[in-house]
Amino acid sequence: MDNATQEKLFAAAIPLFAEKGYAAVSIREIAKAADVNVSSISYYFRGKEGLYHAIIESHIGAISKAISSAEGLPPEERLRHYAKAISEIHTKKPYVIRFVQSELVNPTSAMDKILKKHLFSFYRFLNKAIQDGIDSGIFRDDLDVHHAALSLVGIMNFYFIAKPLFRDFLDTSVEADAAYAEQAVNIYLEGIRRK
Amino acid sequence: MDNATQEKLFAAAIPLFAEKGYAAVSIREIAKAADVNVSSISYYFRGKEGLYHAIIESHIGAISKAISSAEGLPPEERLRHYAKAISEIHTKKPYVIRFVQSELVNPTSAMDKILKKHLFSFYRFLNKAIQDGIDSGIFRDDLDVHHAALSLVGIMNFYFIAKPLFRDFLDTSVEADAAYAEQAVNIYLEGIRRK
DNA sequence: GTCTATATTGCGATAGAC
DNA sequence: GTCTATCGCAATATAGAC
Repeated sequence: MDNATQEKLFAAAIPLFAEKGYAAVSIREIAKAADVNVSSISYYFRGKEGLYHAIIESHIGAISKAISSAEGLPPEERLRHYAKAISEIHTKKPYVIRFVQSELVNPTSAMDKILKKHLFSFYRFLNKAIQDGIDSGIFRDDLDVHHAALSLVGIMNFYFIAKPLFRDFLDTSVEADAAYAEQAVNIYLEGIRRK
Repeated sequence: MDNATQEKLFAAAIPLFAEKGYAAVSIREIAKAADVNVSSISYYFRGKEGLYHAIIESHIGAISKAISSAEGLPPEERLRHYAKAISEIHTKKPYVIRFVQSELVNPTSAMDKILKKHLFSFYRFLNKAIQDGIDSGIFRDDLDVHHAALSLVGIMNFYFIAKPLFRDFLDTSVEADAAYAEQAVNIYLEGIRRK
């Protein structure tokens, strides 16, 4: 992306789409926030959907990159690495969780075209880590692996979705986020550990 | 609600709003699905927003009712009761999680007007149960209570959001849902238990 | 209570001037 | 590459006939 107008559009659209959802944002609104002409959205991104897809793509790619570096670690470390990566992603790309959750709850064309394959890949990553942990005797062997994988995703991410609503009750610093992730993964690992 | 047209509108709008989100659904679409005239939405619900608010109200009320019956139980039972209630709610009102999550991620006026007070009340319920458990020595005393409360919500609910996407890998029966809730609450309680 | 017809507004997209 | 102007359409809402 080597054009100033294009970058302004991209940057301005992120919080709008993330906070209101695809359908609730108009291209006029985006153009105004970016302080550029409306028609430049079509010019640079071939329309509203193209702009949205470009944003989704860049955000989900960041997660994929972060997780891939955990391959090869022992099972528990792999899950701890996942937890740490998630927490870091949330500070680096604070809107990523809203895009993913928004597409999970109210899917648009971006789910099938862009997100699905990434999410399946994350799911396989977690399934494998948990299964490896069971096979090597460190996790309980009566676990439903699929369920356990979704439990980890849930425990790691909900805090970051709910944070804005509970901001009066929570410390919203970066350190607090890291502390959340640390406690959450500890609860989870203690809960699935073979005794 | 004592009118057939009104009930048809209400019933038809639930899956539409739940699956696509408030902004992405048009009143024409709802009227068509309900097989009634468009203008009856204004007649019975004073417009699209009124219909949406009526639906949100009925769904969140169901959760409040289910949780309230846990008051007075010992801490761990209170949390198990919460988990069981959540899982039962998901089978009885399969769209409730989508409404709540949709409002958390992309809030509309319903968040401030209807949902917020309920969600704060659930949050207080969980905080108190966890704090009581710490005070009575059954949960670890180094827990961050606020974080632990959000962890429980996350681990209990994400499965029900993700289920449609992962339907090829999961057993989607009612029994499987109950089994999920059981395993999830066990992981969580084992993870926060004082050793 | 239900319908048609319509008022009004805002949407996404683009042609064409500069 | 940026702008204005406008097209065509779909949105919500409602007045008024039945």
